[in-house]
Amino acid sequence: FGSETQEKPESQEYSASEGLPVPDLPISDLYPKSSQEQLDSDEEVEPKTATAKVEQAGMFRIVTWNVAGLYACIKKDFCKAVKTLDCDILCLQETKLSLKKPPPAEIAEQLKEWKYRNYANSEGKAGYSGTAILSKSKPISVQRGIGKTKHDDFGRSCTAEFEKFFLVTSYVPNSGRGLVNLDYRTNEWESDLRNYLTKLNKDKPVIYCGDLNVAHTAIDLKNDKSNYNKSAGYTQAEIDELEKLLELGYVDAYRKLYPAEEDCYTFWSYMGGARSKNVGWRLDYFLMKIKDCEEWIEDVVVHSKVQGSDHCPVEIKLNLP
Amino acid sequence: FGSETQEKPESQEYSASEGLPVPDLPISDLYPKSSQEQLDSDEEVEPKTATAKVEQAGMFRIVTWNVAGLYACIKKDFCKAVKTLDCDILCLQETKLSLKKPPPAEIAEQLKEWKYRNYANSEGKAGYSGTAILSKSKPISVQRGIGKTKHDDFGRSCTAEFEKFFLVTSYVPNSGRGLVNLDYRTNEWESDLRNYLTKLNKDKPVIYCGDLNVAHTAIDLKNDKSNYNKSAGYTQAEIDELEKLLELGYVDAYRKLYPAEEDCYTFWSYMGGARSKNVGWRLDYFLMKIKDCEEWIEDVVVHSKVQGSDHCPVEIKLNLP
DNA sequence: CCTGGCATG
DNA sequence: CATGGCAGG
Repeated sequence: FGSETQEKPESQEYSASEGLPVPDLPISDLYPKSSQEQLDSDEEVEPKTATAKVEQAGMFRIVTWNVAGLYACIKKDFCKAVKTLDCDILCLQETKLSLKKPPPAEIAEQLKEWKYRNYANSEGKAGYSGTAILSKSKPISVQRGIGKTKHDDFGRSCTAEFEKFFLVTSYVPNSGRGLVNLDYRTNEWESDLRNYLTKLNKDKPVIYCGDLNVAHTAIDLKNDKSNYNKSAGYTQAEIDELEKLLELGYVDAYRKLYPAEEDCYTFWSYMGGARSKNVGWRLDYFLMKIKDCEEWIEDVVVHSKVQGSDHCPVEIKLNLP
Repeated sequence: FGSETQEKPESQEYSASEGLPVPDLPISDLYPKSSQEQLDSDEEVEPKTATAKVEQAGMFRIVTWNVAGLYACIKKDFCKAVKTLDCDILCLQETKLSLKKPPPAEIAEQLKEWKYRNYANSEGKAGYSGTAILSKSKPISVQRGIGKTKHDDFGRSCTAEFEKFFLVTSYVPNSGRGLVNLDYRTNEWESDLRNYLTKLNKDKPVIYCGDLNVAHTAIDLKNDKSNYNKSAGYTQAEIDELEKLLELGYVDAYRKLYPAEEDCYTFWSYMGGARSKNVGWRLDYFLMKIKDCEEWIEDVVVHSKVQGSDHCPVEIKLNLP
């Protein structure tokens, strides 16, 4: 417990790697240098002697954060926030990275020093969307996307497999002004995503986190009445899709612990000084598909004071069995 | 002299207004509210009792300044610079104004307080090019463009007629990276512009100023050898076109006074800290087509310390006869 | 109101 | 290395 013992360096029985296509994008420090690099060339990341680590039993902390553009977030003390949060795994959404423009070298260096490696990231349209999983421990396998190019071409999702769970992070499609993307979002993305998660879940527990771009109930946003069925993120169609996940057994970790907590948001529009007035939305979740997951969940912390984005980081503290 | 006498309130004999199309864009405070407004509705600008002023004999100062985006320049103390320069007429290039986005009201107010009115401006493609003439005295007539839509659609030029001269200001087309626009610039724009000036000059003297986007000779830019025939603004074709103007009798006022002055530039690239090293170009001119113009020209001052743009303002001090 | 990318210089 | 505009949020 807390020591550096590494049991089962090459865990097999839980690995679902065969079920996952080999990532066609590299694992590199913070961002792939070229989309041609292969996973095999991962000496870059870990020396050849290194093998998949197994997360130790005990406290394990995962953070999800929509950074709304990593380049900008870096200028707004991203590193300081990461240091403060000091989690085991950091899931980022809306990195908006583009292959042509790697993040500043000193940032990559800094993260490396803190033992973070970028084990999975996903980019598509330059400057749009993009997700990443930075982890201190090496996953067993990773995957970019959910297996459908229509979604994956925008880098909406990535997955890292650990010994005890799959970790999936997504930037769920925004339904857009005038709900122009609502149909795509609810009828294409959501079902494909559920199918993907279900496939993963055959092998082991799943933690699904990220910017799910929906407020579940009236207590999950300040202006529920004026936004209901009008604004992206609070239409019945979007709520229904979230509920389908809950019906599949996914548990909204925050609500599990704080079923009636109000005014606890993870996103505030940049417009109209919404954040200072706490006119926000709870859009960032940890959904747990884990048997007896309540035993795993130690706490969920909404770091609403952490600046740098229009979303704040959300942390889950796990008690790994 | 210096008093407020207004002779010839409605000067006729020198007016070439008939020769000029009625402007199809409004005269308004700083920028037209809509391209539908007509010149006739100019009560907005001057009370009905006001009439065309005649510039008084004596000192008269005109400034030309490529502001490289007025919105940005305003944030970088445009108003302070205008106050310091305190000229009679201010010719602006690359205002980059767009109809949809009027400049801050307080700026318009401030200029108004200092008696400046926007008597002519010209816009085309939103956020690109654009010229304006701000004047303390009311011109006899104004014109937007030079009468060819190909140029005028980009707001490259405007003209104000005063009693003793026409004032034309232009943002001459940049020949572009790889000189892709050199042909258009030299074979279309330049000849059309000369024809336009020649037409005006039948009626009265012409002062042509602005960002002419050419360095005339080797002493007009720091790196003459490396740029010659390679960079936009210092190709023989562009130089030739400027010389055609000089052959027509236009006098480069600055060079007339300072024929051998070196290191006196009006533009420095934002790249590579060029300005702090004074690696610049002289691209902004006053060209005078005025009989015995040396008697008019008191001085030309390059305000190289005035910030706010990659160009600095250039001032001509006239001794009006 | 804020992002990153774009064309333009 | 800047500009303004753009799509996207």
